[in-house]
Amino acid sequence: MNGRELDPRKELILKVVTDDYIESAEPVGSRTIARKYNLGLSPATIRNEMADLEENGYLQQPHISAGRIPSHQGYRYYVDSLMKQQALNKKELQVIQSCINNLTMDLDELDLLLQQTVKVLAQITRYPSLMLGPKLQPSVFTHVQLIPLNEHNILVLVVTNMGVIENKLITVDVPVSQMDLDRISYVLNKKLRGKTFDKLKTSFISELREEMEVHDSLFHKAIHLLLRTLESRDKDRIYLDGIINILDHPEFKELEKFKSLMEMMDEEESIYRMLEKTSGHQGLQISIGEEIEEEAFQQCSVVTATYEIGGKVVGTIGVLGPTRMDYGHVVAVVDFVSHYLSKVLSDMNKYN
Amino acid sequence: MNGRELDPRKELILKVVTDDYIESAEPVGSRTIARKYNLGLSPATIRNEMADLEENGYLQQPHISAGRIPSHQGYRYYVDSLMKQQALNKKELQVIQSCINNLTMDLDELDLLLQQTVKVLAQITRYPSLMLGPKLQPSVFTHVQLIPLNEHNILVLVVTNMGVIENKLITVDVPVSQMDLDRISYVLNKKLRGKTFDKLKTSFISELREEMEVHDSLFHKAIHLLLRTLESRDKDRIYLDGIINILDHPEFKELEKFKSLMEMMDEEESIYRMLEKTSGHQGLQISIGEEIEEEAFQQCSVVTATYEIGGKVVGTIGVLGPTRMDYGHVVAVVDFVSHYLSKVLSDMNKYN
DNA sequence: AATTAGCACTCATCATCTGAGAGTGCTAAC
DNA sequence: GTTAGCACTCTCAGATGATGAGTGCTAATT
Repeated sequence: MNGRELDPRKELILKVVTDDYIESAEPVGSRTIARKYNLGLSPATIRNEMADLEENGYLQQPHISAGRIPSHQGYRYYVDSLMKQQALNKKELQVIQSCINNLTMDLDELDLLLQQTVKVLAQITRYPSLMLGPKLQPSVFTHVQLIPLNEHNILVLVVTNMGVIENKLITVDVPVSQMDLDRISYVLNKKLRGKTFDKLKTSFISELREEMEVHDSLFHKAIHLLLRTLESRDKDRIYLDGIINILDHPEFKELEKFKSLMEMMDEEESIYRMLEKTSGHQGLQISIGEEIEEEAFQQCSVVTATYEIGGKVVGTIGVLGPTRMDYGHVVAVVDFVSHYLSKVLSDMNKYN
Repeated sequence: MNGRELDPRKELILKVVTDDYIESAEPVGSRTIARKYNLGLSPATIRNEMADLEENGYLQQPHISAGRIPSHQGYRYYVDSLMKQQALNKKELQVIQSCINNLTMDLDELDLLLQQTVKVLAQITRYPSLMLGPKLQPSVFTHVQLIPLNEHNILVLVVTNMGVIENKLITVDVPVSQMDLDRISYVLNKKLRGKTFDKLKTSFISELREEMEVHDSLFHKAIHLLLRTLESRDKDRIYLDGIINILDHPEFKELEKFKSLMEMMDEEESIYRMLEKTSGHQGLQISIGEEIEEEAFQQCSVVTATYEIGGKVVGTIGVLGPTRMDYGHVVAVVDFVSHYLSKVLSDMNKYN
């Protein structure tokens, strides 16, 4: 509400209050500040400043005779202007890199890679971690395979350079010969191989659709499946890890709070909404308290960052915590992980 | 410890105490029993009987002036001899059936089917639910496919009548021609198609292994992969759902208890141990308190049942709760779900 | 004019105390 | 063998009061 800048001393005090509250989870009083961070100011002066900060909406008091804690507006100011990004130490870097790298790189282990990524994110930050994506658009279509299982069932496999992405059963009324299947596979592969999915979506498919009219119904179905795949796969794929970590923080000592959070986390839809909102903006983003729209996350903040394949944003990673979360550290970790993941994925994408 | 049977009246009282405690979560006193379940006995008589039951180890007192609660031994006696299995009502039956059935039966949705199954199990019982499996042994090998991705990478797909089960990347030093791939695919498919995996394991593979010696290294690798697949897939595949349900029960109102439980649930290994122990015995099984060996489950019970494909045990489902869980209901649900799941899976297995 | 010391006041927290209530075991009567 | 009666134990919930951290305000100090 109050957009104007704060004078340096007020900034200092807001920063100190926030830092201390983040660390201790206790409202912080003027005395504590004076003692702990010798700023060359007496408690009384600090009190006056804090009173001003409260009046302007940056701090608040849980009750009249308690210390101050930052308001959402205070946190916002803190993360925008005051926070010191806390460099990762070597051990952390090493753990992250080895977790995200240390894979046999088998195609079907993309999933494992992503799982590992959120796991390590949760492990390092000690907060619940989330991940969305990745979208397929920048992947390169490699192969479609039609496999006859029996007379009436055909298995359609779509393979990309990032791994098998879809396998669906198609039921046909009339038996189809192996030759027919081969012919269709051949046509599809010839037309599509080597194209990225976003190109497919915009141009080639419509081209194919026209040809399709003249072909038989199996062909029809295969194309249809392909189309559906392109659209559907973006939506799913939510990864979660480290939810219990939230219990380490006193704001969730009341079971009810925790429970409603858990229930929210169980609904893929709401997580999707939360993360997806950010995927427009590229890069790192912090949402504090009511800036997240979900009801149960009112007392939480989320630090999200997009990640990319070959320069295209394909997904989001995020860390969820109480508003009183260790922004400095989390931001550094999320930033690093998102970039590192982008690099690893982009390499995979080129390599294959 | 005390193996001999209880006389009918003691049985009655043990049953009433257990039933009431399961419902109320409060220690139950003689007065309550006399008032609530008019057994034609005075509180004093009931007290005497309860004193006996306590002496024999079936009941215990949380503190001296509280009512009684069942000991583990008491629960054991209860589930073995006293418990009334509580028939499922129509709505429950319907929900279960529709959840497990209501699928398009696409091959790759086996996973979804299993997920749905634990979900509905958790939903109906209101306890956390687990699932292990299914093992692949009774599945029928349908197809192996070698797909060239580029010069040095070949994708190997193994398809069964239950769906694609493995796709792995093989890296070769020397480029392999399409013709070679076709030849190898042809041989493998010819040899293996239509055989169940347990047969493969015991006989055909060794046969192939001999032939293999004379063939090239790609062939070698493909077979090797197949073998590894057969062994590895049994182990993974743990499904969980409804963990939060445990919070509805007062024994977990202390966060620490819940937390240690959660941590245990996060370790696949311990869940695996817990469920796998039962997979020897066919059918339904109840483990109470320290009968489960895991540390954190001391205050819990598990009701498990095996499920089958074509008469062969392939996996386990289970429901976890406090020792004070509603055995009557849970047993009925687990029993039904295990049988129904067996039926659905067996049908799938035949059908394809 | 800004800073600080001093003081009265507020409020949460914690330990202690109290009474009520539920339940027991024992004894004696039925 | 069963039950009524009673003294006793122990938990739980609420009340009380001391403690201490923290504030706002005023007046003195720099």
